[in-house]
Amino acid sequence: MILATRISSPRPQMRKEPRQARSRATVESIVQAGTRVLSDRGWAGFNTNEVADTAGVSIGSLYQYFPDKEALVEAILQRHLDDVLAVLSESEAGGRSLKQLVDDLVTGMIAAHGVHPALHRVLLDVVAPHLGSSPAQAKFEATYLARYRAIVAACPRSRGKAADEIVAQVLCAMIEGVIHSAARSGALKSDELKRELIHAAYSYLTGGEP
Amino acid sequence: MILATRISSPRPQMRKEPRQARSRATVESIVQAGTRVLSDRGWAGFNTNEVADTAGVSIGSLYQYFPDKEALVEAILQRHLDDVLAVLSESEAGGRSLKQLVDDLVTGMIAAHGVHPALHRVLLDVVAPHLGSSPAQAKFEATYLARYRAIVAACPRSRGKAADEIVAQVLCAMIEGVIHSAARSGALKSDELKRELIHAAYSYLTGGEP
Amino acid sequence: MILATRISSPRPQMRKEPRQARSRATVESIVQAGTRVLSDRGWAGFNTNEVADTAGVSIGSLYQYFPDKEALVEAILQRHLDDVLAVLSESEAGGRSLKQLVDDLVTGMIAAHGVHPALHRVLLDVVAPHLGSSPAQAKFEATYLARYRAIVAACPRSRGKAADEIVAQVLCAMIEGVIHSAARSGALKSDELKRELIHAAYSYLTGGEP
Amino acid sequence: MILATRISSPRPQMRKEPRQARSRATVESIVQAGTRVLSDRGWAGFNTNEVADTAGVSIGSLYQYFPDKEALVEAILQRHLDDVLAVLSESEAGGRSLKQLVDDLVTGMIAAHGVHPALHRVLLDVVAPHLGSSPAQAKFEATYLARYRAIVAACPRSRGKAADEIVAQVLCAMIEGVIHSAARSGALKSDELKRELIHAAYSYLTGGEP
DNA sequence: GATGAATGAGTATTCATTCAT
DNA sequence: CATGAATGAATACTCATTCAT
Repeated sequence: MILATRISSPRPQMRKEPRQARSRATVESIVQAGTRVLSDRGWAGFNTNEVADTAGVSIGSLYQYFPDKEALVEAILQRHLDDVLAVLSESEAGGRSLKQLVDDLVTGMIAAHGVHPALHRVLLDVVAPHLGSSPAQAKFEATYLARYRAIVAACPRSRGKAADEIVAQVLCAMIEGVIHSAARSGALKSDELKRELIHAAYSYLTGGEP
Repeated sequence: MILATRISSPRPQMRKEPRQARSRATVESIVQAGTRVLSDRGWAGFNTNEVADTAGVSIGSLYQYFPDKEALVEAILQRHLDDVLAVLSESEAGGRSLKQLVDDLVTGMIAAHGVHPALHRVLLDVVAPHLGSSPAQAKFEATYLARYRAIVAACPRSRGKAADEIVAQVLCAMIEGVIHSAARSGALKSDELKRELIHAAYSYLTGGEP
Repeated sequence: MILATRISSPRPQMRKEPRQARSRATVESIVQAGTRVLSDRGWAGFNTNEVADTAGVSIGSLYQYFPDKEALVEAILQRHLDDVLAVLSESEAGGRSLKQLVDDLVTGMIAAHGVHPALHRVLLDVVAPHLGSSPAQAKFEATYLARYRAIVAACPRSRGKAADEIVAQVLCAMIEGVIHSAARSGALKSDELKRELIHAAYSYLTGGEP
Repeated sequence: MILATRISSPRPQMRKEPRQARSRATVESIVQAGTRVLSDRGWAGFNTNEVADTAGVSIGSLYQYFPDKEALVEAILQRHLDDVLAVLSESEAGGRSLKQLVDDLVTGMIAAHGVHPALHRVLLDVVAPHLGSSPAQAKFEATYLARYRAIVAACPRSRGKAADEIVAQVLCAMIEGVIHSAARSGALKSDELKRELIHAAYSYLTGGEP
């Protein structure tokens, strides 16, 4: 199992850029099949032969475009992170009040995790720790945190720069924690949960020194 | 891979109860070796031959006491959950004020996760989802949530029963989220983080309706 | 050992149908090698690695076509039963007199057991009892017994339906018993034996009430 | 698996003769447990640890008396053959007419196979072929065939010596075949079967030249 | 003698990856 | 380029047998 060892040396993400329409369609179907298999069967049931079968493509074709299993997983991760960012950015047009910002953020995050909850958990909990942080993840984290920082910055409570950074991380972690937990228990769409989460985040940002 | 399918039928945790001192030592060394391997190499690198080697024991001895790989993992999980509960309970003697309760809880949770951070993440993120909730986990979760419920109950804000349950879950999820995130980034021992987490939890519990 | 427990649920006989000429040759060589190993080394010496080696094929190739050891054994059994039926049917064009029918049957049965005596014994004595009666066996037994029933029906001695059934079974068992015994002692090709067996069968069918 | 290869060199059947009462009891319980396991679980489920467990004896004790698995199996076989001979000899006091002799023989054979039908089949079909013909088997076969020869000799039909030998073997094989088949289908106690078998044997012995 | 803990060679099976067609 | 047959290192698990206590 290659993923057992962290590989830090830069590998080509793709063996060969798909130039023609047919090639692009093949790659597309492979990534989608991989997404489906990973989501349905979990990491333990994810193997390249199964993915090729599901994609209706020969195993040889899969390896034509992805040098190894890891590259495939990375592509799946990349694609998913892009999807999540896209969903997230849709909630960014919101108002200016802190209350509004928090509401929009939580709404966006919940929507983002609704894309593919099972996949998200597998990718983030199981796959990501094995992958040396890829550019995909770096960009994702950056965009992600920027949003949090913007909110913290919009928060009137006086704090130093360093403190702000920590607050952003705590805010991020607590929102993610609650949403992941809700995803696990299937309560992701509960309005009550959303209200509580917004309340928790807002309280944290505005709560006076205890 | 056995873990790929949820097995709900109760299997015997151990094939044979170790009676003599020597065999108890063997089982002990197997569980410890398993813990070490799982923690160091992750789930993908966890295999019974490696564990037996690490324990300095033959593969046959491992299977004399554990009917299969899954049973070994369960024993490791069991043992870890017991450790965490033990650490957690040490922080329970605390005061009566809500502030004190929250402080003790966060202190205990941070300490609990300091036991074996890497192991904890593998067990909870990767292993647990595959295991049909074992008695070990059930007891653990119960004890866990009881603590949270006690705090929510001690909180003056008026809420219905159902609401209390949700608040307990959100509180639990946010604390876990922050601590796991900190464990990942190695910031688990930061005092600043602890302060922020306590602040967040306390604010959530006492924050007025926005 | 999978064969220790009767498995009644229908499994796919083959994991993948061999399409190309090359793969058909591979499957063929695997089945033949399996036949050879089972015949030469007996059930205890029959293992998939040995079969793959003998076939000059990698172990992976074996499992590409047969989901497990049991399926391979079933294929070998199937093939052998087909061979036996084929040999048996060659003796069916015989005359109309009872004497002729019995002669043809015994001739056919001896020829059938000459195909692969050692294999036949292993398959019937050791393997078959473990396999939940497969379609292959069902068809085989049916064809087998039909032949016996036809003979009993052609026998003038008056008997009820139920009695006929028992006579067919006794006739079948006694012929099989003698032939198996002869196979064990290597006397299968003795003309004297054949004469005696025919005599025994004919006497049984025509003997008056004692 | 030792039984996979025929061992022709004479081994000591027992490592150590049990002298004291306790030792004899231990050996007795081991052989009985082995008989039970072989009969219930079949050859595939027969292993020395299981036998020792069933006997309520440590695996070490088993190997104190039996040098290896094969010796144990041989002892079980020996014991069973003795039992069968004992049952068989009870039917030997019969009358003088051929009809009476045949009746007694069939009665005795059916009774003998009723001792432990499942065990008998496993021992004779699976185990015996692996064992180089032991003294136990030799004596058994001799006694067995003697009975058949006596009957053939009592039969008035004129035949040469060599012919008589073949008749005895065919008679033996056909009776065994029918009884084994009946044991398989659970019809061993059917009176109708017994009558047919006697009829078949008698017809064979008295049938005129066809 | 008796015990049962320990051993390890052996066996079934999977799956990432290659390469001839 | 696409195919899918073939590979084999890796891994879970069994069971006959030994030997220290």
